[in-house]
Amino acid sequence: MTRSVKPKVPAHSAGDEGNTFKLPEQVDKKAVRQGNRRHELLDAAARRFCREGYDRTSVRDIAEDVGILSGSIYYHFASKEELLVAVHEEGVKRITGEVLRAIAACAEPWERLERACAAHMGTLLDGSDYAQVVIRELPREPGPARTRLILLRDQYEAIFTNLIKDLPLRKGVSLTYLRLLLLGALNSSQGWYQKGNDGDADKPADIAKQFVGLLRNTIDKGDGR
Amino acid sequence: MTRSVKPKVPAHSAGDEGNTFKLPEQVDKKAVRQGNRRHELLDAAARRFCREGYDRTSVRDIAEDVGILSGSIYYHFASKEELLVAVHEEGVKRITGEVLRAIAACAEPWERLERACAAHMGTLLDGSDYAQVVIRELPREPGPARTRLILLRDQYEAIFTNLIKDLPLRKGVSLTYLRLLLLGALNSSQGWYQKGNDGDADKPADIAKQFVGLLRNTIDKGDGR
Amino acid sequence: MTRSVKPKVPAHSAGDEGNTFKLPEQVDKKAVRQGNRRHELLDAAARRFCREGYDRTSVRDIAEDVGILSGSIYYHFASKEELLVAVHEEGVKRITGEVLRAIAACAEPWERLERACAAHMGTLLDGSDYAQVVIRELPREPGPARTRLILLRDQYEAIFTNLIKDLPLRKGVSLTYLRLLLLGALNSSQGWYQKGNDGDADKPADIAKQFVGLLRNTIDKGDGR
Amino acid sequence: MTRSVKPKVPAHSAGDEGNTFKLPEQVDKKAVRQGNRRHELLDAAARRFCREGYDRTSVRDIAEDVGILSGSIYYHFASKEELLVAVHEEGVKRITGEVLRAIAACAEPWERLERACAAHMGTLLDGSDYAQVVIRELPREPGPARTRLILLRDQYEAIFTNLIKDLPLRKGVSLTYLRLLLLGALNSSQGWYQKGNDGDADKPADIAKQFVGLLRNTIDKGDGR
DNA sequence: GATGAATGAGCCTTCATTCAT
DNA sequence: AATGAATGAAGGCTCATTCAT
Repeated sequence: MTRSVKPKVPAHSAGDEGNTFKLPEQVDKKAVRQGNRRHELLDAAARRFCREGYDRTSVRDIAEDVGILSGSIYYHFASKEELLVAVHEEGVKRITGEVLRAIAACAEPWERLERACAAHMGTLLDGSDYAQVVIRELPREPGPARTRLILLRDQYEAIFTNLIKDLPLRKGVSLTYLRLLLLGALNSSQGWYQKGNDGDADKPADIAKQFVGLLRNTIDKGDGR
Repeated sequence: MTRSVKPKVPAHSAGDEGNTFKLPEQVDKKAVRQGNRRHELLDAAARRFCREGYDRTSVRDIAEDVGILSGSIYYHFASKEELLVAVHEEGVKRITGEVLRAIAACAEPWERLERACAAHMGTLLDGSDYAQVVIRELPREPGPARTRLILLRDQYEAIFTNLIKDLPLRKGVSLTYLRLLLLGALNSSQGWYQKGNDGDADKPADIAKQFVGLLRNTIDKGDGR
Repeated sequence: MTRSVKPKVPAHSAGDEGNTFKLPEQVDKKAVRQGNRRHELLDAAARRFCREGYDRTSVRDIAEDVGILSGSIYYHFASKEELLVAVHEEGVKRITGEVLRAIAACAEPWERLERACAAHMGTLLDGSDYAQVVIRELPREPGPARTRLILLRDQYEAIFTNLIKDLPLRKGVSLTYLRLLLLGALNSSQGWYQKGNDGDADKPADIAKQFVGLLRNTIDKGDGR
Repeated sequence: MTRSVKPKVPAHSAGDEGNTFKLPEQVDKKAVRQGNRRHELLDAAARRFCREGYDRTSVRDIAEDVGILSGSIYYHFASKEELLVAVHEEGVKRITGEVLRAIAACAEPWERLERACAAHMGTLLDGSDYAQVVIRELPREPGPARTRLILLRDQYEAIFTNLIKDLPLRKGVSLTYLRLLLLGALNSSQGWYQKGNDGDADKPADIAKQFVGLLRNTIDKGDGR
C-alpha cells in the first residue's frame, strides 16, 4: 500500500556496511551528526569498560560522560550488552587493521610475526581502549552476545594462526601451543604494563619483540639439546 | 597432585536434611563447627567468584550455597571485599604449597621450572577455585585490599623469579620478560582450557611442559643464530 | 452483522514492501492518505487497547504497528489519552449504529430488545476492537477524559433504557435494575467468550437471545411466585 | 551433616496451612509481628490495586502506604505479580467464606442462591478491596500467575454452579448461561455502584435480591408464553 | 551464631512527550 | 507529515550492609 518505509527502530542495528556510495559533494552534516552521538557513546563506553570493567560501569556513567541522560542511551543502543558488543566490534576492527597494516609490506615470516605482535601490543597498551575491552570483557553467561564475541575474537586470532603456520619451524613444534603461548603472554601485559612512563621503560612494540625473540632464539646457554 | 579440592573442609553438597541424630559421644561438635562455617563460606565464595566473577556474585548467593541468610555472613567477614581477600590468601597459600612441593626434591634448574609450571597449571585448571580467583579477580579500584592482593601475588611470583634466575641462560636474555612471558601464557590458559575432556586432550601439567619446552628448545628450523 | 471490522479503512497487514508503483492516474493519493494515517493509528490503538489494555500499550507499540515513529503520533493526537477518547468515540458510534440498525425494522418490544442485545453482543465479541475498548478501558482517575467517556457510554445505554421502558412488564419490576442486569451480563461476556471456536459453540447473537430469554420466560418450575 | 535448616528464602512462600497447632500459651509476639508486615503490605496492595488498578499502582506506592522503602517489599514478596496473586488468594478466601457462611443454615434452593448473591455483592461492594481485585485484575498475558488466578476464580464460581444445579428449573433452561448471566450482572456492579450513599439507595444485598428476583419471578405482564 | 526485617543507594530499562529540522 | 534525538520521570528490582533480638 502506501506505508513509507517503516523506520521502526531508531539508530540500533545500523547495518550500513559496504554500499555507502558517497559522492564527495554529499558531505552533508546530517550524516555527520548522525553517527556522532553513537560514536561518542561508544568511546565513553570503551573507556569505562576498559578502566572499570563492564560490570562496574553503569549506563548512567556512560551517559554522563557524554552529557546526556541515561535513558537517552537507549535511543542508540538497545541494551548495555549491545554497547559491549559494539565496542568489541570496533575493537576487533581496529586491532585487525593495525596488525594487517603492520605486516602488509613484509614477507619474511619471523619478521611478519614480530611486526604483528608489535602492532598488537601497541594497539592494546598505547592505542585503544576498544582493543583492551576485546581481551578483557567477555560476558560470562552463555548467550548470543557471548557467542558473537567469541567468534569475533577467533577471527582475529586466525591472523596469528596463519602467521605461525608460515614460520620455518623445527618438526614437532606445536603450532597451537605456540600461538597460545604467544597471545597469552602478549595479552597478559595489560596486567603489568604501566602506561606513560616514557623514556626509560620499554615501549609496547619493544616488549613484543622481546617476547618473539625469546621464542625465536635459543635462550639456553647449552646447545639447546 | 590432581584434585586437591577442599581439603579438611567437608564438602557442602547441600542435601542433608533430617538425619541430624545427635549422638552423645559427639561432644565437641560445636567446637568443630566453629571454624567450619568460615571454611564453608570461603569455599562457596571461591566457587562463585571463580565461576561467575566477583561482581556478578552476590553475598546472598554465597549465603544460600551455605544455607544461611546473607546478613549472617557479616558475623564471619566484615565485607564482601574481605571475603575476596580471604579467598586470595587461601588461593596463594594453596598454589604456593603445590609449587614448592613440586620442586622440593629436584635440583636441575630447567626441570625445577618445568615442575613448577606444571604444578601451577594443575592447581589452576584442575584443582582449585581459589587459585583461579587469585589470577582473575583483582579489585580494580586502588585501596588497601588491592594493595594487599598485589603484594600476595608478587610474593608468589617471586618463586618463579628465583627459578628463572637459576636457569643457565645465554647472556642478554631478560629474566623479567622471560618470567612475564611464561606466567602470562600459563595464566591465560583459563581462557581456553576445557576441563573434563578426558583422554585425548592434554592435561594441564602437559601443557605447562609444552610451554617450557617451546622456550627451552630451539624452535627455529635454522641454526637459531 | 458479523465481522464489520474496519470499514472504510484499509486493513494494515504490515507486509507491503517494494511494490509501490505510483501510477500517474492515482493522482489524489495524497488527499486520500490525509485522513488515512489517523484512521490507521486509531485502528492500531483500538487493537492494542483491546488486546493488551490501555496501560500496557505504549505509544511506541501503536506507532510501530503503523510504521511511523512514536513522536510522529503527536502530529495526529495530542496525547495518548486523546487516542483513547477517539477510540471510544468511534466505538460508541459503531455499536450504536449496529444496534439502531438492528431494531429499525421491528416494532414488537421484546423482539426489539432481543435484537438490540444480539447486535450489542455481536459487535462486542465478533466485530470490533473499538467496542470492546468502550466497555473495558475507562480512565480510572477523574478528569475531563473520564467525564466525557462516561457521558458517551451513558448516551449509548439510553437506547436500552428506552427499549426496556417499552416492554410490557409486570408492575413493580425495576426498569433500572433490569437494564443493569442485562447490560452487566452482556458485557461480562468479554471475560469468558472464546472467539473462533466455530461450529459447535453458540454465536454471540445466540447468547444474547439466551440471556433475554432467561429474563422473559419463567424459569422456575413452579408457578413463578 | 550439620547444616541447620536452610532458611534460604525469607518470608515468601510461607506455606503454613493446616497444621498450625498452636498451644494457647504460645501466643508469642514473634509470630504476631511476623505476619503483620506481610498483612499490612497485602492490605495496602489490595487497596491500591482495587482503586487504581494493578498497572497504575507502583511498588513504591504500596511501600509508602506501609511506611517502608520499595526495595523492602521484596523481602516479603518475590515480585509485584506475586503480591497480586496473594491478594487474589486472600480475596477468594474471604468471599468464599462469606458466601458459604451465608448459605450454611438454609436449605431452600432459591433462598440459598439469593443469600449467596447477597453475600457476594456485600463482600464485593461494601466489604473488601480484596474481593474486587479478584474480579477486576487478571494478568492479561498468559503465564503461571494467570493460570493460577483463573483456577482460583473457577473454584469459587463452582459454588454458584452447584447452587444453580439445585434450583427447581423448567426443562430446557441452560444452567451455564444462567450462571453467567447472574455472575456477570453481579460483578458488573463495580462499575456503577456508589459506596457510601446510605439511606436512600439500595444496599448491595438488596440489589442482589432484586437481580435474583428478576430471574426467578416472571417479569412479563403476559403469561410468560 | 544466626535471623528477620529493613535501609538506601543504585541498577537497567521504559515511557509519554517535546521540538528543531 | 514525519524524523531524530533527547528529556525527565518513573518503573520493577537487586544489593551490600546494619542491627535488634
